Amino acid sequence: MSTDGSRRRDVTVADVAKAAKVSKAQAARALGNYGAVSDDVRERVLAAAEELEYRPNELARSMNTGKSNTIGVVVGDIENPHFGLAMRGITDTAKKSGYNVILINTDEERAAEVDAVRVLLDKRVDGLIVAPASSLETSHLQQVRESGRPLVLLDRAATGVDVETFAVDMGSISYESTAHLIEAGHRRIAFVSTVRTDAPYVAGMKLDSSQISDRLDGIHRAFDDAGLPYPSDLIRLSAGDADSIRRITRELLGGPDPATAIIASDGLIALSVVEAIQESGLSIPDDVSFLMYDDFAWTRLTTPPLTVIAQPVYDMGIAAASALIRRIEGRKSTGPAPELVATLIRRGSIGAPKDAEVLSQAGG
Amino acid sequence: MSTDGSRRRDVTVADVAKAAKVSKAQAARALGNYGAVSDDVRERVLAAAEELEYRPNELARSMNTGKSNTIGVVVGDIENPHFGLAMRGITDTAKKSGYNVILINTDEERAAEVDAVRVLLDKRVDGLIVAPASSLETSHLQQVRESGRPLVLLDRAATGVDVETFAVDMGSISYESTAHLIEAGHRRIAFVSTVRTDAPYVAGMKLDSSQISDRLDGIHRAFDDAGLPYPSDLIRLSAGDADSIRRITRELLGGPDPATAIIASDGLIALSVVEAIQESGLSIPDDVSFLMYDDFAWTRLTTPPLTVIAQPVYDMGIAAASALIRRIEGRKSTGPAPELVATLIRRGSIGAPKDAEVLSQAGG
DNA sequence: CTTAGGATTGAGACCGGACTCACATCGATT
DNA sequence: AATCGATGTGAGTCCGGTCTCAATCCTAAG
Repeated sequence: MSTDGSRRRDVTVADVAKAAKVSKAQAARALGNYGAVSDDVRERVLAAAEELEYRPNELARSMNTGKSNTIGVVVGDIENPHFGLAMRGITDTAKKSGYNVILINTDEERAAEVDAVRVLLDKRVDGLIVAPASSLETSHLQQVRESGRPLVLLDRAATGVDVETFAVDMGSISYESTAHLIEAGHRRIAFVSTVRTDAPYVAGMKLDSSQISDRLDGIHRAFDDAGLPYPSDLIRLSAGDADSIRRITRELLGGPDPATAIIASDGLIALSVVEAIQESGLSIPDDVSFLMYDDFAWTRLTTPPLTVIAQPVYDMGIAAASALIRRIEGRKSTGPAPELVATLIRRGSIGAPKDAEVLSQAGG
Repeated sequence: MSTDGSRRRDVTVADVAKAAKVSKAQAARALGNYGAVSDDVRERVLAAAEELEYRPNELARSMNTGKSNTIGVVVGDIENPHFGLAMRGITDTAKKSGYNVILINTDEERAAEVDAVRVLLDKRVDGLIVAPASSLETSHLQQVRESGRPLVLLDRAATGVDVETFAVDMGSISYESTAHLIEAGHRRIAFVSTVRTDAPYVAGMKLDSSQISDRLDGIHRAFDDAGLPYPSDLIRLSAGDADSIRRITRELLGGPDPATAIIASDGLIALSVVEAIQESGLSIPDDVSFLMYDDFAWTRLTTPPLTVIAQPVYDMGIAAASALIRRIEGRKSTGPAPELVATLIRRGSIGAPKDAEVLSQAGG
């Protein structure tokens, strides 16, 4: 073996220069491919570099170019396929432009996010993509702006921070899908989300997640437009972990005036909700209708396949990364931002509510 | 606004030192919390730092400590929840020890992996976690070893590279579950995987993925031990994309001597296989039995719930990251490596094969 | 045969911290 | 009072590159 396990001192430009019998400056130029270098020198330097297995130290390079070719990504939960897919869009795009990605998971904790942002800034990333845990407490994001480092938001907006945000228009898709449910006869439509809130839900309250606020607004508007009262007792936030979600689902379906349709705010929640529905011995859509956000492949596999609100998550990742990189490189937008629209994919989990059938039977 | 959008020059120790009227060295000591500093100086420096909003440049710090507090992670597909979960284990563990994670996705391309490893080495990460796309072509991993930088493998082993590998023993779980299928009466057991191969499968051939090799070995052994012939025509590798997998599934289930059970090599493959089965109008487990690797939550939601081979993916991530960090910090292992065992979770997707029923009816 | 002007080249500054080293300072020791 | 060890302190080097600047080398124009 030519090497042992211990870390050997790295080969530097100086070493290469010495071996090629040229100055450090010339070696650096040949290696870095800048400035004027004669063919003779270039050849010798490159040969020496090859021979010594020279590898540039990107840290040193970054330090005086001020560019690290790295972007920082801060998400709430990489385990969630939603972010996994967005991440894929980001890394694919970053790689294409020669950037690397540092990923930090915050577990949706604002404190962790504040920390993450600071660490990334300290590491001198060239720009940041953040899916803010809170749309309200955004001072740390404002600080990023003030540091002058490019920032772009994913999934959720941040009030008071003037940056590009890549997310679908939740209000309109929520309106549309709620209208769809109302049209199917539903009046008792529940909404389950894990956004943490201090107090139980009351209409119009400010929420940490702009996404959820927008969705609730959409639901609200759909009810208003249909001239119907808004069943805000069925809005269940702070749903917590899987067990808690199952319990909430049972509550929603039990009681004197149960929900006839449930909207799950994301794929993870959906799993627990559907599970609880099945455990209760109820069937979709005969006993309860079901609608969820995010179109994961497995939603086609259940019986019945689930009606979902599909978001172009991968494209959102691409758009966010592209915009960020464009900004880092000081280029102007080459055109309008790509439209990121959510679509309602009707499969089999929405039907008429049970009481409606009873009514129509009674009526007929 | 106190600041405009342009990148302002960063505040350095020198600036802080000047403001605190001490030498750069003293300021650095107070800030870096090392060496001897009088209370008076420390206070003044800290106050000045606060006032100027000083933030250390981690790049500069890394450069002369030789530590970046960063680990590189190279995986094939972060979109795959398997890796998403492992990633979660890695980032959680890294954060706890003060490390950050640079993630590179290779799309299971070896060339991209070679590149990824080189980039990370150039960025002077303190260590690497790699899920090798190929267990056979491993020279780039060998180079990591030779560079002296700590390396740890996830999910797949690499022949010829002597490093810790964190993966479950695929051979034994594959044996166990195949035996289970055989016992249920199955003889025509298909195995579908996306590992790329140059030639169609023949028993004992070397595969890029040690995981898949081990699984096939397990299947083989189970058949041997049962004194049965090994249906290697049902081993379908290089399965490709979703469409291709669906086509393969149809092939497997059509023809004169169809498979009576299908094993899907991972969650993504499983989706397409199950979909194809459903499209064919066949039902699980009456017409075909089904078994898959990875226990995702949605597998409990299908009808019937799917029998799976659960791997402790999150724990694998934790174990890999812990071991790597231990190695980076030169500490000895504090005990035996945690056991990473896969388990067969029997739910409802395995039944008796159809022809067996026919036979027994005919016999009875 | 000069000589202007571009191509090459090397010395050395610099990026922003960490760290060495020589030089105070100061209370405690004998 | 002289000595000693333990702090404190600042000047300056170093990490490994990039980049400026002045000096040197050519080559073709005058």
